[in-house]
Amino acid sequence: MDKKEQILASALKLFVEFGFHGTPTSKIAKEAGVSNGTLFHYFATKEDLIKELYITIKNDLNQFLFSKITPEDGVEAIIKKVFIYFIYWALDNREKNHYIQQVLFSPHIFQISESVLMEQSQKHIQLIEEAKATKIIKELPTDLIYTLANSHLMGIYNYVVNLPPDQQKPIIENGFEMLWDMLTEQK
Amino acid sequence: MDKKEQILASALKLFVEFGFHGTPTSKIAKEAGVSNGTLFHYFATKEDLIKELYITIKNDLNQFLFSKITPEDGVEAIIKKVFIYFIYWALDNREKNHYIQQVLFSPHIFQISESVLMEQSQKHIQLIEEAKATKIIKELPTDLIYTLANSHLMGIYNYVVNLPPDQQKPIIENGFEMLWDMLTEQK
DNA sequence: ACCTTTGTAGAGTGATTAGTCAATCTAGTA
DNA sequence: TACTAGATTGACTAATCACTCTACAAAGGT
Repeated sequence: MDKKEQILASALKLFVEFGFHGTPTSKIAKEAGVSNGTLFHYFATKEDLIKELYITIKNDLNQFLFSKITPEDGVEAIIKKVFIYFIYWALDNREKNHYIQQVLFSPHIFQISESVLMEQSQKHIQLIEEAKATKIIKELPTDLIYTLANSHLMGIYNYVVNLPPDQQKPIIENGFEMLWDMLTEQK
Repeated sequence: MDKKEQILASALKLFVEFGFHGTPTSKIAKEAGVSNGTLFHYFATKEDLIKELYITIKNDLNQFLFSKITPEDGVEAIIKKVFIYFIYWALDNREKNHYIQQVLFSPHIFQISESVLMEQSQKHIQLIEEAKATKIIKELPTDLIYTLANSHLMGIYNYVVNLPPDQQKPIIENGFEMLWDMLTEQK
């Protein structure tokens, strides 16, 4: 792992444990095994480090999610995969998931440009529009569906994260069904 | 408003806008119109201020929610009221709601004693158990229901917060129905 | 009137921090 | 070999911050 990645990895660990305030750049550099100067060679400011870490993680996540899709998958299968694999990713990358939420409810989120944030949700939004177009899911505002799906996802995650691994799968599967039932028409 | 309340109000405003790190105690004192010393007369440490602000807001919220219940309300009516009025409270107290979330995803949450946190969710948990006992809602783990309801609530809030006020009501009402359908048995 | 407690002020302090800078190292290229 | 550009170091600095301390004022009890 090169120095830049090392710095990002150390920053992630420390930010999640001690918060942005609680982690001086000097500790990040130390943990990463590099000098103070090197940190500022790669990241002009601490704020830049926070931002870049966020964007890196989000991109990794999206790449992972969409790598699970195969061409023959229908819209429903894709949505289900995105849902399920997000939770497995979050369980395997708890710090990263926590960090994303941490940034989301901090003033740092406003430092990240609107266009970057949009870019990351674009594919998910597209999926929803597609599902709406093919009449699979209800005619609700796309943003509402997106928000509800996200919230539900986090709800399931928050519950299963405290469960022993062998009990997680049925809850996750059932969790998706609950969301799906909510979003599809019921007679 | 006495000085202590003034300090809490100023802290809320500044913490939400600039984060915990971004707001020095000196700025809080200035904004509140008191001296540095006065702030530390009421709150031994900055951390104490952060904690007490959290607990105060949570208690206010709970008091508000349960003040809306009348004795003749059944379990379903109570749950609906708690749901609906939470959203209205959050819309009327955006900073307070944002602050709660901010603390939740920060290391400061670990500084708040387990018993205080439990006490605040106790009534909500009781409500769910009651609803389960009377067979109104599905037989799922109480914690799971609690988490899902919370998530759904925040999802609806996140959507309506960007809507003009006259369009909020139908979404909120419908939002509750979606959750209720999800938690009650479907044939 | 006297004393005690509590509230308030604001200058002061020691520690910490983000970011700088000049110097050295490394690797690629000609 | 000589040159260059980027990488790396770590001591240094200017600023900031949480918190202290001393002094004084207000309130209230006896």
